[in-house]
Amino acid sequence: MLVWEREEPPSRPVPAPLSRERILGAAIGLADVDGLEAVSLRKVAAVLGVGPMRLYGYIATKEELLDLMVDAVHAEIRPVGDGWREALHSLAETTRQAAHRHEWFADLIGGRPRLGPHALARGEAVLAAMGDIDLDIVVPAVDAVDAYVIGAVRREITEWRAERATGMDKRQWQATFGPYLERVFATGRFPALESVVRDGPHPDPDETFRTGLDFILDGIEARISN
Amino acid sequence: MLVWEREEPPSRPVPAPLSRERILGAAIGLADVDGLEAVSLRKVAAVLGVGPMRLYGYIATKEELLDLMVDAVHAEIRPVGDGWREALHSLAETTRQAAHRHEWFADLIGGRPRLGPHALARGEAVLAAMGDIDLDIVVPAVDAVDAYVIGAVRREITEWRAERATGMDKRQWQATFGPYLERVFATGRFPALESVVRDGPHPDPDETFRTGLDFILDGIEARISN
DNA sequence: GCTTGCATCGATACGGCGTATTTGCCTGAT
DNA sequence: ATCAGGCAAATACGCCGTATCGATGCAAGC
Repeated sequence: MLVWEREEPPSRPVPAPLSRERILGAAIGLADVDGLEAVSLRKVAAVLGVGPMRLYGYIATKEELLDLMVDAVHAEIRPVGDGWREALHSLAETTRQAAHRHEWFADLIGGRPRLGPHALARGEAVLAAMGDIDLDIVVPAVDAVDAYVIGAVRREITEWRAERATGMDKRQWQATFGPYLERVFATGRFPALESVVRDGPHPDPDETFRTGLDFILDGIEARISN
Repeated sequence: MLVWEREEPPSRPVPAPLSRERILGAAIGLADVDGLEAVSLRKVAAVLGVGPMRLYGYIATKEELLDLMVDAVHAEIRPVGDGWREALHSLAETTRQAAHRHEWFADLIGGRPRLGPHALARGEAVLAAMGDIDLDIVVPAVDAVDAYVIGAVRREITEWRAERATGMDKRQWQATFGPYLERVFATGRFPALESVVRDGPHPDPDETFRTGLDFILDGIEARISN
């Protein structure tokens, strides 16, 4: 009768081997759920069921992990459609959507120089979608749209967090900040601001984003067909 | 003969009393010199020659200190000149200059919801300088310029830091990243990127910033005089 | 088959952080 | 003289990124 020489532990099956990808996935999962400040090497390691020091076999530093996270989001950003205007428009919109899926992206975007493979692939796709317009226009145009999207997304998510922090919806928010603004306006030092808050437009975030983007695209179009 | 009843300690004269302003000044000084990550409550307190806990008599939390820092920079940002276009242009330029004076501002801008008195005053000055254009245009226009400036400044300072981190000047930087880019391009997966890097324009930061800003201002102008 | 070297992984350790809590002192009132 | 209260300082706690060390298990040599 044969004896089995290597018994497989039945209760805990072989854990998937650690890898850069698994670490990255755990970090993104933590950030999606609990925000960027919940991403610590200790917590990431805990999610993966290993000690914190194990991670250093796959990443050199926490900064590198954050770079990987940013690059991973770039994989979700691609221009679609025909023509330069549609390309830039969809570039902006898909970036914004990616930031909505990963709020922490707004904290990191524009603040990290590293060009990972997905960021490069995004850049390549954007340039390819711009057609054969003069590079002297394409480069500044893409840069301008990128800059706008970075700022717009940052502001939007920051504001959304602030609203969420006080009460849930916009009604709650107005009830909270209303008195503060009333007191500020009562000083009479901000008449123009006061009139804007009272009588100005209060567009929703989608419209605000699109309007600003259209300004840029119109400005670019004027330059292209000068 | 009279005796003096309270002798002044001569070696250590009465230290200036602690205050929100002195704390804020120390924090900004640290950040200007050593970057935002050098701003810790312990170090700020050390600069002021007090224990860390003393600060909590003047600020509630480190976050509040960061809010104060951001608001302080807003005091340096004002539109100048006549007409809406000059107002928005100078708003963008003075913001960029403030970020050059305080690099850490680029790390915080757009990521902090709090409206301090100087931020409100800046907003008031901008609106006042916009003249009597329809609010339905002024509000999106200012928002768009703000968003663009946030992103542009962030990218510019991030890139500048990356260059400074490797070697000092641009020549050094190309020598460092050149081989990496060569290897990436050698894969043939990024032909459009490659042609841009090889044949595309390489404008200086000032020009890049102005070009993107002009796109937006042109787009706004088209909307105003539709 | 036993030992020895090495590589690998876990645990521990260090210095720093934001901040809560405790301790000690100084002042002014009783 | 005693005590109470307030304030500054010191200490402490839990967390962080990461350096270092110790144990463990496996491969190669005798």
